[in-house]
Amino acid sequence: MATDAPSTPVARQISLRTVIQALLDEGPISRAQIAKITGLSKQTISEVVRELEDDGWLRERGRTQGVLGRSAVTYEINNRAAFVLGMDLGGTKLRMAVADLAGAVLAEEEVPTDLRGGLHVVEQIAALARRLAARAGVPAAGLRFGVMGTPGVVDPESGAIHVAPNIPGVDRIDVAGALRERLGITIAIENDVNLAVKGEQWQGHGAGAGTFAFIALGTGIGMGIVADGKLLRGARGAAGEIAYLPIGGDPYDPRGFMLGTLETAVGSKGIADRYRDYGGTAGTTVREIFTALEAGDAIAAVTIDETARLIAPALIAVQALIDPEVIVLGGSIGVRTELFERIRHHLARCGHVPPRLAISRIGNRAALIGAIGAALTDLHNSLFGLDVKPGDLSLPTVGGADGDP
Amino acid sequence: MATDAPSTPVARQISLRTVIQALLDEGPISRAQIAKITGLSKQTISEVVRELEDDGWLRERGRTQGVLGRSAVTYEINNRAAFVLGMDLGGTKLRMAVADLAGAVLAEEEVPTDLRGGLHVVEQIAALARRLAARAGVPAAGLRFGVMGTPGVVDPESGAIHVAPNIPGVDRIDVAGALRERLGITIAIENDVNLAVKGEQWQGHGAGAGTFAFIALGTGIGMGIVADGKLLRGARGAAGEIAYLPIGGDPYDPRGFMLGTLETAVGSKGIADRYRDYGGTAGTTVREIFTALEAGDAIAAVTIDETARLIAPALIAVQALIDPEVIVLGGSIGVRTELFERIRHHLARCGHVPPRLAISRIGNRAALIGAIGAALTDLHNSLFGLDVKPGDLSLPTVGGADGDP
DNA sequence: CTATCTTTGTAAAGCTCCCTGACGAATGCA
DNA sequence: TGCATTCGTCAGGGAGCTTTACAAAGATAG
Repeated sequence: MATDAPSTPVARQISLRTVIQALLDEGPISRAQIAKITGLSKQTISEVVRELEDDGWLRERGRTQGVLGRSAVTYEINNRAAFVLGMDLGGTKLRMAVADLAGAVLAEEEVPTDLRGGLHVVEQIAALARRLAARAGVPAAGLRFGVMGTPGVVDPESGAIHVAPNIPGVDRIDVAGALRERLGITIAIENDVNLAVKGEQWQGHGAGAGTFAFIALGTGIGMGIVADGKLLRGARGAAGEIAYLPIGGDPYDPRGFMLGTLETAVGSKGIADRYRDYGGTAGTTVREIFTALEAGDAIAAVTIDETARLIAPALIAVQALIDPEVIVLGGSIGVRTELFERIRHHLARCGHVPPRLAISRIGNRAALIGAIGAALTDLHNSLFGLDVKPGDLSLPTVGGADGDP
Repeated sequence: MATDAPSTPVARQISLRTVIQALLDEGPISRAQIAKITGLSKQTISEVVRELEDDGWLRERGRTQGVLGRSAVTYEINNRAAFVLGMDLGGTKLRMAVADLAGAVLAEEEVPTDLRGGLHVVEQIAALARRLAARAGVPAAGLRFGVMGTPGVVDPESGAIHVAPNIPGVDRIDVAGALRERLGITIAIENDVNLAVKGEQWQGHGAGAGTFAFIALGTGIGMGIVADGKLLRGARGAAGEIAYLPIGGDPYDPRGFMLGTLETAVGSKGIADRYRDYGGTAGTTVREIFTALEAGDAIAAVTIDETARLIAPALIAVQALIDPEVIVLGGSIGVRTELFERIRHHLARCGHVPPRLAISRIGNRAALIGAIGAALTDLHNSLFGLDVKPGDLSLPTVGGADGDP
C-alpha cells in the first residue's frame, strides 16, 4: 500500500508537475502567468522554472510586449530535451518514427518486415531505430523511451509476446529485453489495436472524448475501448475481443468457435466466402471485391451490403454495453466509405438512437501515433510523475467479504 | 488542470490520509508500526495521530504485549466518529440503513413506498431516516452523508431524477435538495443498478475483482460494469444498457425497439409471453412459472430453458467486450438457481472459454449495501481526501487535433 | 533480582519548500 | 518626464518532515 519513499520531495514534485502541465496546456507563457494559472507564488515559480531550465526541460521563448507594464520573459517546453521511439510491427510492414517531447514526428520510415522472424526482426528494428535517430539529429543519450505495437496477445507487465501471428519466432524470445539491450532504452510492447485506440484518442476522432471505441476491420476484427480516458483491458487483457461477439451467426454453431462468431461472418475470409457463395467471380480478396463494387458488380454490392447488415448490430451491442461517445472504424476494410455508408444505413433501421460513427482520420498510422503517445506518456510520468498516486480510500473490510486490493 | 488552492496543507493531508489508510488496512496498530508501514517518521506519526485523536477520528484500542521491548499503545478508527445513511428507493419498497464509519449496519428497515409519490415520499424518507438514526443511537450531528439508489436515469452531477418509473412525481421535484434540507446532510442520488454493482464490489462476488459485471434480471434487465475498480458510466451515462443488446431476436424488428431487443426476449414480460405461446396455463407471472417448474410443469421447463438459451449469448457478448473476471447475476429472476444452471449449460455449448458466473450473494440488499459503501467513500474522501488529484499528464496538442481535456 | 537488550515514544535541531510583503526594474501612456 | 502597471527577486517567516539523542517500559538471561 503506502510508499516507503521519503515524502520530502513530494511537494516540489507536485510543483514541477503543475508547472509542466501549465506549459503543456497554455503554450509559451511567462513566469508571472504560470503563477496566476497554478496558484503558486511567483517566488516558487521562479525557483521551479530555474530548476527545470537548468536541467534542460524548459527554454526561454521570447518576451511579451504590447501590454501594460514591464515585459516578461516567456518560457516553453524544450522539445529537444528528450525523444521517443514509436514502432508498429506488423506481419508485413514495420513502421517506425522518432518524435520529440512535443510529439512532433522528426523522422519516419516504413519497411517490409524481415520475414525470417525472430532475432532478424530484432536486428532490423534496432538498425532502423539507429538510422531514424541519426536522421532526426537526436544526440546519443537523447532517446528515452520506446513503445512498440504488435498484433497478438502481449503480457502487459513483462512485454512478452505470447501469440504473434505472421511473425515467426518472436514469441520465443524476449523482444523487449533484446531491444533494450541494443538501444539502451526502455522498450514497452503493447497490443497494436490498443495503441491504435490511444492514437485515435490523442490525434484522431477520440480527441476530447472520455469514452469511445475503435474498431479495426481487416483480416480479423478487433476493438479497443477507452473508458473515462483510460484503456479498458479487462480481467485477462481480453476486453474488446469483438470477434467473439455472438452476432452475425448462430452462437451455438461450432464453425464460429475458432475465429469467433462475428469474425467468421464479417472477417475478410467471411466476406470473400459470402461473395463466392452468391456467385461472384471477380476475385477472392476483399480488395478485389471492393474494386468490383466500384465497377458496378451487383453481387459485390449485395455482399458488402449484407456485411454491413451484420456489422450494424455489433455496433449496437457496443453502444448498449459501453455507451461510447463515438465509434471509430479503422483497418483496411473499416475505412472503406462504401461499407461505412451501408453500415450507417442499417444502423438507422435498428431503432433507438444510433451510435455516432466516424472513419479513422489517421488510418493505418493510428498504432504508430499511439505508440508515440504512449511513449511520451511514459516519459512524462517518469520525468515528472508522482511516486504517490493516491486513489480513493479503500472501504473497510466488512462481514465475510475480502478486503479491497 | 492545476488547482488554485494553496499547497501548504497538502503535505499534512497526505500524511493524514496515509495514516488513515494504514489503519483501515491493518486494523488496530501502534504508532511505531504505522511509522514502519507508511515510511513516515515516528515523530510525524505521533503528531498526526494526536491530531486525529483530538478530532475524534481515532481512539486508543489497547496495548501490545508478549513481544520483546516496550509495549505500545495501539490505535483504531473510531467507528462512531461519523455515520452514513444508505437508501434504496424502489417502486414498491423503500429500504434504508444507518451504518458507522466501518460500514457496520446499526439499524435497518424496509417499508412500502408511499404510493402517493412526490413530496410524500420525501417526507417518508426523512421520517424513516430520523427513526433509524434514533434507534442506532446516532448523535444529532453524527450523520454526515447519505446516498440513495433509485431506478431510472439520474443526473450524476445534480442528482436530479429524470425518469422514475413507478414513483409518481419524484422526477418533478429536487429530491436530493429536499432531503438535504430536511436532514441537514448531503444526499447523493445514484442509479440503483450502479449502486448494486458497488455493493457487489464491496461485499459481494466482485470483492477483489478489478473488472466485473453485475446483471440484474427482473421486470427489466440492466447491467452495471466495474472496470479497473471504477464504475463505467459511458458518454451519456448509458453504459450497461444491456436491454438494447441485439440478441435474442431480430435487431431490425421494430417490436424490440421500445424495450430493447434483449429485454423484449428475456424480460419478465417476454418470459410470460413465451410461456403462454407454448400453451402454458399455470399463470401469467414469472414467479408462477417458476412455481410451476418446481411442480414439474414441462412447458415451464421449456420456457425457462429457452430463456436461458437466449441469455447465454448476451453473457458471451459481455465477456467479449468487457472481459470481466466474473459476471454476477442478481434481480428477482437472476437469482433463481433453475435458470442459472440452464444458463451455465448453454454457455458451455458456445465454445470458447465461458465466463465465470455467480449468483449474487447479497441479493436484494445489493443496492442498499452499495449506497452505504458509496456514502462511506464520499465521507472518507471529504474527510481525508486530497484536493489535488493528479492524473496522467496530458499529451501536448499536435497537428489539427483538439487538446486533451 | 539485576543487568542487558529491544522497542516505544518524545524532544530538539535542522532542512526543504512554500508564502508574504517589500522593492527595484522595465514598460506603456499621458 | 512622471506615473501606473507589471515583472521578477530578496528577505523573512511558517509549516511540516527528518534525524539524532534520550528517557521510559517491558522481556529475557543469568
